Amino acid sequence: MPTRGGDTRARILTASAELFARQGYHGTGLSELLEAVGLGKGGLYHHITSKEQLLLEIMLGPIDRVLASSDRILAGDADATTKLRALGTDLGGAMAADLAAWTVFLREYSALGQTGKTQVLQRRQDYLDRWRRVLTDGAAVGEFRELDLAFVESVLGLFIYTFVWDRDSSPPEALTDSIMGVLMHGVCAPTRRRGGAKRA
Amino acid sequence: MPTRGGDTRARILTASAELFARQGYHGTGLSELLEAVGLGKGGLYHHITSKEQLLLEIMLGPIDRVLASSDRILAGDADATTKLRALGTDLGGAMAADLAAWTVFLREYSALGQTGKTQVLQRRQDYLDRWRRVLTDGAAVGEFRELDLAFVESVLGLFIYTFVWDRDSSPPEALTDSIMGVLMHGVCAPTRRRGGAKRA
DNA sequence: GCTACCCGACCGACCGGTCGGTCGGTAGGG
DNA sequence: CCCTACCGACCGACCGGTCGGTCGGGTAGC
Repeated sequence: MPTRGGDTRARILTASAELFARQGYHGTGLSELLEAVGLGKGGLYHHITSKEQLLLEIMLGPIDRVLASSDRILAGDADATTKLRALGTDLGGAMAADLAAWTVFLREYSALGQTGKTQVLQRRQDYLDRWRRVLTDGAAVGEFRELDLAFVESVLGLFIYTFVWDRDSSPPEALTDSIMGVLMHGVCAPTRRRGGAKRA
Repeated sequence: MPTRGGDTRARILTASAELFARQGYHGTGLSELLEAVGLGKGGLYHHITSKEQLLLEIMLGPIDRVLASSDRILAGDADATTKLRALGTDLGGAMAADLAAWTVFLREYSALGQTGKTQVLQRRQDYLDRWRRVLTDGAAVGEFRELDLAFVESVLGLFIYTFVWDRDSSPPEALTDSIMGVLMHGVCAPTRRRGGAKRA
C-alpha cells in the first residue's frame, strides 16, 4: 500500500516528538528516527528539510494550539476567575493530549538556531501575556490579590513538570485540578487568621 | 604559578555546568569544554573519568545541598508555615547561587545512564518528600488546606523556570517571594466570599 | 649545593565510530 | 512520460576517549 496520503509526515512528527522527549534532540540520531518512522534516509529527507527544522515544527505545534484557544477564552465575557480556570483546564488538556511535544517544547529551547529561538520566545511571551492579562484584570476588579507576576514565567514549567513526573499515577484532570487549586487558593487554610502575629 | 591546588577540578565543574546549561549536554562537545576550561584533552581527562560522569556530578551537587539544608529545616520545631517558607527561601537561594547547575539538573535527566538516573531520581523523590511532609503535617494541624499533592512534583520546575526565564529582571529574593506568595495564598483575593455561587 | 629521580599536571595526535546531510537511482500510479 | 515517494551508498566533519610523551617542582642522597 503505497502513497498513504500526507500522513507519513504526521507519523514523522509524532515519532520524532516522542524520541526527542525521551532522549533529547541531540541525543537522538537520525538512525533511531529512521527506524521509528520506518523510512530510509532519503525517504525521511523527502518530507523534512532538516533535523532542526523538524524540531522547530514540533515545538511550535503545541504552543500555537494553546495560543489560539487562549484567544478564544480571553475574548469571552466571563469573569477573571472563570477565565483563569479555563486557561488552566485548556493548558492541562493540551499537555495531556500531546505530552511528548510539550516536553520537547520545554527542554529543547537551547537546541534551536537563532531564528527558531526567536519564534518560540515570541510565542511563549504572547501566551504568558494572556495569563498576565487575566491576572491583572482580575486584580483590578478585586477578584485577585495584587500580585508580583514574576511567577507567571513558570506557568508552563509548573504544568509540564507535574504532567511529566506524575503522568501514570493520576488522570490529567486530577493533575490540572491540583495545580489550579494551589494557583487559585494557595496551600494555607482559608480565612482563619491564625495567631495574627507571626508577621513576615 | 603552577599547581594551583585542587581548583582546576572546580573550574571544570562550573565551566561545564554553564556550557551544559546553555547548549545542552549532547549539544556541548569536548572541544568547547576544553576551550572554556583552558586545558587540552589529556589534561581534562586527568581530572574526570568521562563526560557522563561529569554530568552526573553537576546534577548531584545542587540537589544534595538542598537536601541537606531541608533536613536542617525539618528538624526544627517551627510551625509548618514557617518551615514551608524556609524551604522556599532555601531553594530559591540555592538556585540563584547555582543557576547553571540547576538548569542542567532539570533538563538533562534523560542524558544520564541508568545508574545516574537512579541516583538523581532517588534524590529528587527524597527532596520532594520533605515538601510533602511539611504540607501534610501542616494540613493535619489545620495550618494548610487538605490538598491533592500532585502539584508537588513540579516544585523544582516551578522555581527553576521562574529563575531561568526571569533572571535578569528581578532579584532572586523577589522571585522567591513571588513564588511563595502564590504557593501560600494563591491568586484569589482573601476571605471576601465573592458571589458564593460560581460552584465548580 | 648539586644531582638524580619521581610524580602529578598537562599536551595533542590519533582512534573507531557516528553524526546530519546529499545524491543518483527506481518503482509505480496518473 | 512524469512525478511522488522512497531507497541506501556515501560524504566530510566531528564525536568522546586513549595514549605516549613533556615539563617543572619537590625531594632524597651525598
